Amino acid sequence: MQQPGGCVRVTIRDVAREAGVSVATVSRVFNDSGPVNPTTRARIREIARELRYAPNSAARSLSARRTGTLGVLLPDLHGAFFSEVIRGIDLAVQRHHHHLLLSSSHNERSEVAAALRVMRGRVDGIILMSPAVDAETLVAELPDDLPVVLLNCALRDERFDTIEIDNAGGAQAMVGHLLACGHRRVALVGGPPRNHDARERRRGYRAALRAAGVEPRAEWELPGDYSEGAGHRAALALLALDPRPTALFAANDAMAVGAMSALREAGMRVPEDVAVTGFDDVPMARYVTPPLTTVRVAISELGARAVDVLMAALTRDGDHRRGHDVLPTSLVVRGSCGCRDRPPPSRAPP
Amino acid sequence: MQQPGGCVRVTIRDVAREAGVSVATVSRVFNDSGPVNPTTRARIREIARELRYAPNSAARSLSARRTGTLGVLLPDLHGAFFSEVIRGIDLAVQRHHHHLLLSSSHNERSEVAAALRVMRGRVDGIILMSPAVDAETLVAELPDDLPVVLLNCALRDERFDTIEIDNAGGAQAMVGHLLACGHRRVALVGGPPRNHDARERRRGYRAALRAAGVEPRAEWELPGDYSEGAGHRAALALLALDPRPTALFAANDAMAVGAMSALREAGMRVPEDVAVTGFDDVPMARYVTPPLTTVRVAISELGARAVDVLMAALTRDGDHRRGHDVLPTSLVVRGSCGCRDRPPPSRAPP
DNA sequence: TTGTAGGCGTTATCAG
DNA sequence: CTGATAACGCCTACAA
Repeated sequence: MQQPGGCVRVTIRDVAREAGVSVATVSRVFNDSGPVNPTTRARIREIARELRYAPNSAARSLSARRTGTLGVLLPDLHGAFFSEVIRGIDLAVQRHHHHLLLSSSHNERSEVAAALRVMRGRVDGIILMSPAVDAETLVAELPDDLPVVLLNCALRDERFDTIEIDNAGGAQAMVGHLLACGHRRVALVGGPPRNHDARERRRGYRAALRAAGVEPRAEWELPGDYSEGAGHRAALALLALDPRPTALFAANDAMAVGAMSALREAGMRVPEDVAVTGFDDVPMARYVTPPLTTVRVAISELGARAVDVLMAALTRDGDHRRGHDVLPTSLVVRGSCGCRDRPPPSRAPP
Repeated sequence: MQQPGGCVRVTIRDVAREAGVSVATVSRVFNDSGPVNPTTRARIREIARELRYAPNSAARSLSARRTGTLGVLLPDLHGAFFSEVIRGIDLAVQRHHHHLLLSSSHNERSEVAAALRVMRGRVDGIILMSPAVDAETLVAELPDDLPVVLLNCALRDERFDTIEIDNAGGAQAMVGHLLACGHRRVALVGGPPRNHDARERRRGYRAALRAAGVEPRAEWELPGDYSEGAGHRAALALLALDPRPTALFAANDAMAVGAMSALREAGMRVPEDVAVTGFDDVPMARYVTPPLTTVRVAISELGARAVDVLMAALTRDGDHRRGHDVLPTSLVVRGSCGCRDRPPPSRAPP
C-alpha cells in the first residue's frame, strides 16, 4: 500500500504492479472478460479498492470503441414537457446500463452542428429533438457513423429513425370535442411559430374546424410561446374579440393555465363563459381550478422509446430497419371544457 | 478526396494524409495551438470539411487530460424544481463552453458510487445533489482527484464546496407570516422523510411555531413526497382533524396545488376557510386559483452558481478556497394565504 | 512554420 | 489461467 489516500491519478498499471500481476489481468477482472483465478481476482479487487482505483472511461471508450453513453440534444430545458422527456430517456438509459450526455438550447444550426461534433467519440448514438431547425438544413449536420433518432422533427429521412407525437390528431380530437359540445367560435393559442409540434397542433385545430363546417379565422389564432404568460396575454386578447370565441384551445397546458388565470381575473367563468383546454396533460393539469381538459401524451414514453430504438440499432449493428413511430394521444375530459357529461365526439375524417 | 461520404471512421491521420501534412499540423489548426501557415490552415479546414472530420473527444480528453465536461448527479428528474436546476446548470455550462454529463435517480449509496465511477475520465468536475443519502456514507464515495460541488446536501466538509438553499429560513419566514396574520393552528405537508431540504423546511416550520409561542403538534405534520397527489391526500387528512388547522404550509408548490384542489373539491374556500402556502415559486404558482403565496427560490441560480464555483476551482487549479454558500429566499405573498394586505411579518429569531 | 515520436489509460489478441 | 504488446485517436514537447 504505497499511497493510502490515492490522491493523484491511479491507473490500471498501479493496481497491476501492487497486485503483482499484469494490466491484462486487472482489465479482465474489471470487465468480466476472460477467466481469472478467483484468488487473484479477489486480491485485485481488494487492492483496487484500497487504491481507490476506477477505470478511466475516456481511455476505455477509446480502446473499446464503445462509450456506453447516449447523446441527447434538446432545444431547451424549459417546462414540464422537456423535463418529462429527459426523465423518460434517463430511466430507459439506466435500464440499458448506459449513460447520458446532455446538451440543450440549440436553435441555431451552427449550435446543433457544434454540439453534434462534440458528441463524437463520447457517445454510441444520438437522440435529437430539434423542432425549430428546418429539416433540410438539419440533415446535413447529422453524423453518418452513428445511429440517430429524431424526436418531433419535421423530417422523415430514410437514414434515421423518427418518433413523433400525433400532434395533429390530438389537436383535431380536442377541437372536435369542443365543436361536438356546441362551440362554434373556437380560438387557438399557438406555440412558437417555427416549432414543428406547434404547427402540427395548429393544423389539427384548423382541420377540426373545417371538418365541422367552420371556416378558420385568422383573428382566432392568438400567438403564444408555450409559457404561462403567453396564455395569460392570449386570453386578454380573446376577450377583446367581437364576437368573442366561446372556447379556447391552448397548444399546451402551461398556456391553458395562464389563460384560465387571466379569464378569472377578468371576471369570466371557466367553463361557463369560456371553455379552456390544453395539450400534454402535465401532472399539474388535474389539480388546477377547474381541472384541465387536455390531450394526454405519454411524454416520458417518447423519451423511453427513443432510447429503445437507439439501443436496438446499436445491438443489431448493421441491419437495422429504420422506423417512423407516431405516439398516439388521447382526450382527457375534465372540468375546464364544461362538457364532461356529453358523449365523446367522434373523430372527424381528415 | 478518397471517400466522398466519409462513411466510416475518419481520423486526424486521414486529414493529414489528404492535406499532405503531419497530424501535428492538423491538430494545431483544430486547437489553435501553435502557428500554422494561413494557406495550409485553410486547406486543412477545407479537407476536414470534405471528409466530414470531427476530432474524437475521447481521444482528445485522454491525451489532453481535460474533458471540457462537467458531471451532474441528481436524485431524480421529477418536477419543476429539478427541471429548473438542470436548466440553470446547462445555461451556465454553455457560458463556459463546456458540456454536461447527466446522471440521475441515485438514492442508494451504491448507485451514487457507480455513477461517480463512470464519470472518471469523462468530466473535469462534479456537481452532486443527493439530499437523500446521508452525509457520512456519501463522503466516502467522493473522488479526491476531481473538484466536487455539493448541492443541498446535509454535509459541510472542508474538502468540498457546498451550496444550499436557505430552506429553514424560508420556511420560518413563511410560517411566521401565517402566524402574524392571526393563524394559530398551522399544519405542514412535509417532503420525503429522508430528504435534507424537506427536513430543513420542517425545522423552520417548527421554529416559527415556537417563536410565536405555539407548541408544534405531531398531528399537524402531514406526510408528503413533493407530488401533487400527496398534497391532495394531505388536505383530506387535514379536514379530518379536530380542531381543524386554519392554515396549511406545504413543503413545495406542487403539494400546495394538490392541497388546494382537494380543499376546493371538499367545498372549502381558499383562503377563507383554509390558507394554503407553498415553497419554490415555480412558474405555475402565480397562475393557479387563487395565486399561490410561496417562498421564492432562485432555483436555476442554484445550478448556475454550482457551475461557476466548479469552473473557478478548475481554473485556479491548486489553490482554491472551499466555500459554503447559502442561497437566500424571499416571501411572495399572493392570494392563497388571505393576508395580502397585512404588514409583512418580522422574521422571528431562531 | 512544420515534422517526429512518445505517451494518455484501456482493451484485445496472441502466445505461453 | 496469465503476460506481453499492439492498437485506439489525439496532444505536445522537442527537433528541424
